[in-house]
Amino acid sequence: MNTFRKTERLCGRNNLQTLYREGHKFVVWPLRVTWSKNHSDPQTAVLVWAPKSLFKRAVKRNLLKRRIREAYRLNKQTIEDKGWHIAFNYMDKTVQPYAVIERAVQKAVRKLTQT
RNA sequence: ACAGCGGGGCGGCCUGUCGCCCGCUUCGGCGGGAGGAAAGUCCGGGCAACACAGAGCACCAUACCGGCUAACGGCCGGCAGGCAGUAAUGUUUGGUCCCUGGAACAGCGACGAUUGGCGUCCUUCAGCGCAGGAGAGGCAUGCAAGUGAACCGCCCUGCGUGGACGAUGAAACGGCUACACUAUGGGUUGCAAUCCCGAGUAAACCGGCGUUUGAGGGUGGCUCGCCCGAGCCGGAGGGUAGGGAGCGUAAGAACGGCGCAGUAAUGUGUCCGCCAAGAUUAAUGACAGGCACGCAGACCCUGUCUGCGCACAGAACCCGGCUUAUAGCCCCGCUGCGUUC
RNA sequence: GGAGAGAUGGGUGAGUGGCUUAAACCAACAGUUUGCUAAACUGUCGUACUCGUAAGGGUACCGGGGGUUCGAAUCCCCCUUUCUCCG
Repeated sequence: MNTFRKTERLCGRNNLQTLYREGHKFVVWPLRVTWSKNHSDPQTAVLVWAPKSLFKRAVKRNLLKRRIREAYRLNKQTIEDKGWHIAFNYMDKTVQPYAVIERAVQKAVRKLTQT
């Protein structure tokens, strides 16, 4: 099913510090993807954010996070049960439409599957 | 009609597919899910902790008159002055005292000042100052004749110093303001408050002070008072980064009608209706289609088609205000100088 | 979420109602010095508009916009923006 529940979200201070200190990263415009493998929990967990320094208004940050989450929800089947930790963060200064973001997420998922 | 002034309101709707958060569940499902500003955090409260917060001083805020409110620096009504506008109306100021303080650049001045400085004109006797000119004297130099850039006084000319007018300057229909005074209000910190559960480490080490002759803390800007009180402070180091309550209310400083009181803000009722998001890397969305609305264009012109647009913005303990952002539209009242019919 | 602090020439940074000569330091530029350079010393040094042939002068600007005042970098209000603190 194309769901996106609480267990699929990456949270906790230690998890985030570990991911950003030791994880690998690459860029698929307009997203930067940080990832790490070999975790005990088979559920893949995802973090999504847009920086406040690029978007002052909370409405725009929320909109981008919703679009990225939606794109991930519809394209996650191949990596759902691998137990990875993935972080998507938005990098562009302008708000891109959903189609652009979905293409970026699809590309990122393909790239993660190949590595 | 048009233009303007004031007040109030709305802030899209429907369908399909795939999803998110919360509650209930007979596990099939069912119900609920952003705003007028949720924003800024500028005021005022509730609530919580410190003693269910006490006294004095200091400090801060407010300041025409009256009313409303849980409270306010908010709101309503009224008074007087200034400014803008034809007008509707908007905007701004408003306690007391100074005989007892100050009043910038120099002096004066509410014990009532008007000067100096600036501009123009008049006068120019004497003195003084500045600038320029002229030669002879002093003086310098040289044995002397002579020479003289500079120095001293004399002489001449011009300007200023004097007078009048004007403008400037906050300036006589009586300027401005600190401190002070008077009245009223304010204890401090804020839900990361505060309380509980769980996990883990170091009840160890070094130095200082102290145990009823009281260290230290509650306690904040100070003093007092009150309470707690056997540990406290510094150094060097170690551990944690989770969860729950507060926090989503079965009731309220609720909200919407209607009636009544009041010019109004607002208050009130054996009346009627209505019952509400609760996340914590943080839900309320994505895509597609249709309708409505606005603008522009075209045409077979009282309607259809095409294109574009549809704002500002996202709850985080909860209320009452203020301020700021806001596409497009609706309703009510008022005004019109030299708008139009 | 809550509580605070700041923004002044190219940089750092004083000034807290009275022509600020917009102090002072650094950087920059010119000169002196040196065979050359550094150091040292002396001087100049923001932007815009405007008057003047020129030397030089005037006005405005202290993040932006309003207000109070005779007068605002300074006091009050709003906006923009940067930073700090909390369990």
